[in-house]
Amino acid sequence: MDDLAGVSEGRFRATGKRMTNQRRLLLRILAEAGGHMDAREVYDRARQHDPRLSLATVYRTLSSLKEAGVVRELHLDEEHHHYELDGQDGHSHLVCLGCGRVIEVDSRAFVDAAKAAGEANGFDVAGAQVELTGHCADCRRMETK
Amino acid sequence: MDDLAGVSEGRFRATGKRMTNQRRLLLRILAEAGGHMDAREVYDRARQHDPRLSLATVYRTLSSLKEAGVVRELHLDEEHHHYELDGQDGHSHLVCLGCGRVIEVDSRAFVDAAKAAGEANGFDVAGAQVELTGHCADCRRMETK
DNA sequence: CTAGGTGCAAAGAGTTTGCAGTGGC
DNA sequence: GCCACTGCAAACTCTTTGCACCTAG
Repeated sequence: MDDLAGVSEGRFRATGKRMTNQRRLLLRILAEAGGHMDAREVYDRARQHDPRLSLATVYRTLSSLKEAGVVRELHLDEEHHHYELDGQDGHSHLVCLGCGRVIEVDSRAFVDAAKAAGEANGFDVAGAQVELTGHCADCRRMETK
Repeated sequence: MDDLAGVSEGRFRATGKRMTNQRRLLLRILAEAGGHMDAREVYDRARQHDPRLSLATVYRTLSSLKEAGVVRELHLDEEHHHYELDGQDGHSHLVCLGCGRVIEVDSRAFVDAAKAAGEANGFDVAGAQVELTGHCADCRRMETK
């Protein structure tokens, strides 16, 4: 897991796209963050390093990275998207309906099962996203009162 | 599976909300469609029966139905949401990146596994949504050429 | 009767696009 | 040097909201 940004850059270039300073910056930010971020968060952090960067570029870059298979786009239980580097790990998201917190859990086992199910239907499965909604331990305690 | 609309109406009333003609109509449309629809589709179909219905009401109603646990909100690989009646079945969605088609597959088995994983983290899992992205049989054939 | 629901129009959030200028390869 | 990429601002899509009127319970 060392230099995820560098590995991702390699994968990105392999698709024939150009590597610009802006793209390298966004890649680094995603790698440092580790988890999922939305476009706004990426933009805000990036501006601290390059104040001239535009939000449009963030969107265009994220979309480009997504096409290249370097970034995954998540549809958590919110109005906007989240993105994260695809380190081909296999974790899923637990979204708490109470506090909105998102917890990441390992999910290799059932993601594999899900892929098998897809393939049984003639589907070549590229990615799997499992989203569980419910209430986290803290919120359950609150509601029990 | 008979009269899903009626059953849903009962569950909805049980939450103390009022049942209006508009809501009954939308419930019926969702039940007849069977699968997932977006707000626009619901609106368009509903207008054929009640031309005065407003899009705002569709959104407010869907949100109300969602709160009541009668409708599930799906985040497929698109910009907008989809909704479907929660017949507590347990199917998941395969989204084709080529043609955009969405195929439904039975997924009880791995959804249960996912729930268990959530619960191991102190999470009370209310709903699970599994989304697989990839390429359907038709699109694979096209690309092979 | 009266709180909750509705229609309409206007606002809001998130995201995309047209265009002229810039910089990777 | 060419063409993909960028910044800026305007446009677009989906969704929510304020307000006056209406209707289910």
